[in-house]
Amino acid sequence: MESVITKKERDCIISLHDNFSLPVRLFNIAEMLNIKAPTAHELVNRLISKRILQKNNGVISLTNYGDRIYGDIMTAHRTMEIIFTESGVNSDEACSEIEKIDYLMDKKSIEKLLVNIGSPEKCPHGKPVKP
Amino acid sequence: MESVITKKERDCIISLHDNFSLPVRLFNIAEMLNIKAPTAHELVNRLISKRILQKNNGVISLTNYGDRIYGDIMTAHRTMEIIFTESGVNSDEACSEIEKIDYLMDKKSIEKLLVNIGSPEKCPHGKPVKP
DNA sequence: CATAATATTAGTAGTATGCTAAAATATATA
DNA sequence: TATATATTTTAGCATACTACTAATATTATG
Repeated sequence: MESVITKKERDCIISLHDNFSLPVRLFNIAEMLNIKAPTAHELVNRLISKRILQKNNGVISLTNYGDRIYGDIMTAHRTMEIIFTESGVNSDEACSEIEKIDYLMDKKSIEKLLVNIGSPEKCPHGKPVKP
Repeated sequence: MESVITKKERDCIISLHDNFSLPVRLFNIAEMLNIKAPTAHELVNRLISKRILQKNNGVISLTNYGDRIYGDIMTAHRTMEIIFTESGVNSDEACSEIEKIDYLMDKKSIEKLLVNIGSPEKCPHGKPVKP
């Protein structure tokens, strides 16, 4: 059941969740990720076959499983963001560096890091650590 | 001049440096990385074209540049290892999880993390943070 | 219905990873 | 030195991922 995803797949999951309240269609994803429609089509199909995304009448959304993956990535991201900024790394810098690794990090280890820094509710940007 | 490397390339760099005192040849690398000779050949050639490895009479070694990359990876690895274990993550577990990300981490951020934890000389395994 | 907007398919390409089989080179040993 | 063994390299093939253009199909909208 382990989900091995790529950086592009990660970006797709995050922007699908974050950048829209309205229904998201393929061309929106292509736009958000700055790729052409056929490339987005491939990417989305890969994520659908991994049961992370689903499509209904052209509207693409996260499955429950995908939503859990999103949460895990964000928790890892924000936990690391707190650790980085507390060490003096600029928060934007921290954010862009952590994007490279958040989707690869172990959930259990992140949980321990989070407890160790006092289980804060929010990251430096004011967003919830556990979305 | 930024070095973008892959996980396999990272593993090659690390095992080349660590697992041998004797001259390392292609078949040693294939053995260490558990891949066949032609695959190792490709990998090594890629790293040679990136000026990370060099070959003299069949003996493969890190260039000065490659050695710097090795050092950066190990510093990132051990810095994170300290942070993880101080949060209660088992050190072997920490090690295997950090292998997935150490080669992707930003040098400047790592430097700040390291200062923040008191610039220790050694990691939980007793190895120098700055090799 | 016709036009516009979206989605999909087909075809191509590059990088990274991996393999087997065969050929070429070295290195040892008899 | 000649043969045998070890090692390297080439060739050919395959898969996953990312990405494109051009063309076709589908779905909305006027």
